[in-house]
Amino acid sequence: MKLKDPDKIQIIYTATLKLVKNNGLTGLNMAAIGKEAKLGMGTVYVYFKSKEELINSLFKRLKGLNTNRIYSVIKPNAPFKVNMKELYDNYIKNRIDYFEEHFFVEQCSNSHFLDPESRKLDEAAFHGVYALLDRGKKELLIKELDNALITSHMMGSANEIVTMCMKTNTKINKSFLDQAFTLCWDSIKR
Amino acid sequence: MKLKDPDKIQIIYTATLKLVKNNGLTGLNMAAIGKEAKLGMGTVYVYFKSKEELINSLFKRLKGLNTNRIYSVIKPNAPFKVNMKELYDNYIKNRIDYFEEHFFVEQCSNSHFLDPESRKLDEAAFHGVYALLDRGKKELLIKELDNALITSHMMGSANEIVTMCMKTNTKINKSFLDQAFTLCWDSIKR
DNA sequence: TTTTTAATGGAATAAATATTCTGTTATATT
DNA sequence: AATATAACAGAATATTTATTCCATTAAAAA
Repeated sequence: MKLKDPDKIQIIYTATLKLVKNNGLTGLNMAAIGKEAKLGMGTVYVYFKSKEELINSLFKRLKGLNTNRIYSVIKPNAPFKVNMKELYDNYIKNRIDYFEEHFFVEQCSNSHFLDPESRKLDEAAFHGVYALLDRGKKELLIKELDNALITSHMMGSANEIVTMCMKTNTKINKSFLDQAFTLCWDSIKR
Repeated sequence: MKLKDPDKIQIIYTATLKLVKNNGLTGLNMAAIGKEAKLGMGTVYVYFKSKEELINSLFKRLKGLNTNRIYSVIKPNAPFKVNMKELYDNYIKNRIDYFEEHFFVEQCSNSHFLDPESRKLDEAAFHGVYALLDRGKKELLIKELDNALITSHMMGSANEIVTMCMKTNTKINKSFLDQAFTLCWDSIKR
């Protein structure tokens, strides 16, 4: 008998991400996925039992990968500002390097496709950041503001800056990154 | 003969906005719009010749209304910081009061539904803000940074803060609004 | 008041799209 | 090498969803 090709799932995922990037989640259909992945429809259904399962499966995978990639740079021992800068740079880098992935996740979050399990993943992940911010407050380095407010402010800013740069084809170099971080730092520093 | 009911278009728009808020643009279909608007399918097609036309028509209408509502508070004669604060407060207020509308516009922007004409509207609208920022630089009140960077930073922050407040059911009062603006002001002030 | 015309509702149809089915092929296992 | 099993492609089918059609109704015009 023939075994499942361990690469096929990733091939299907990659095709899906590309299609959603180009046409949005509203434009996604199974025939297009098959064609983009150079697979027959039947093959796609060997690996995923439905369109919904495919979307949720990819969503969960990306959520896990992204959370890990982004927040693993938090180091409780590094100086606070240094750690914030590293976290910020890493966050922006990830948003750019995995643009398709983040776009897909956001599209899914606002769609009717997600099952309850996928929806739960949307919540947590901030604990590490909140702990870091608490340390900054204790060390009297940043303002005494609600963590959710600070986090929304910084992440919202970062996301929009990346989106703008992608739209205008602006390459993000070190100097630009420093300027962007300084905006955020100046806003929260004591 | 019977004349078209001038209210029907708005009724259909309202139904569409509610449905998209609840199920996302991916979950929108014409039967649901008819049902939500308490109209037969045929009636919907009297006012719009297709689903695509309905979506684009609503998108264009909202773009116009929103741009006007948000940026009309820019007053070249008011002191710079006062004007920035007024613009910020007004922006946040609009994002909250017209949450469904903004959500719909964003969903459309990332979909395959928009025609070229709709897509163009996505661009301009910032001229007034850019002029205001230029004045702030000339008066040496804010940093010499790219307008697109400043705008992305402030609008991204504001959008995400509103989204967070909606998700967590946080009521935005004056004190909260002042805190949020201070974050932005401290980030750009000289 | 009568006539005429277009709106209206909802069933019927068309079109798009997801899913299943079938014959074929590749490859693990014997 | 032979066999069995499951992957594979793509056509066939089912399902969903957009659109049209038609009988009825409302109201403007005569």
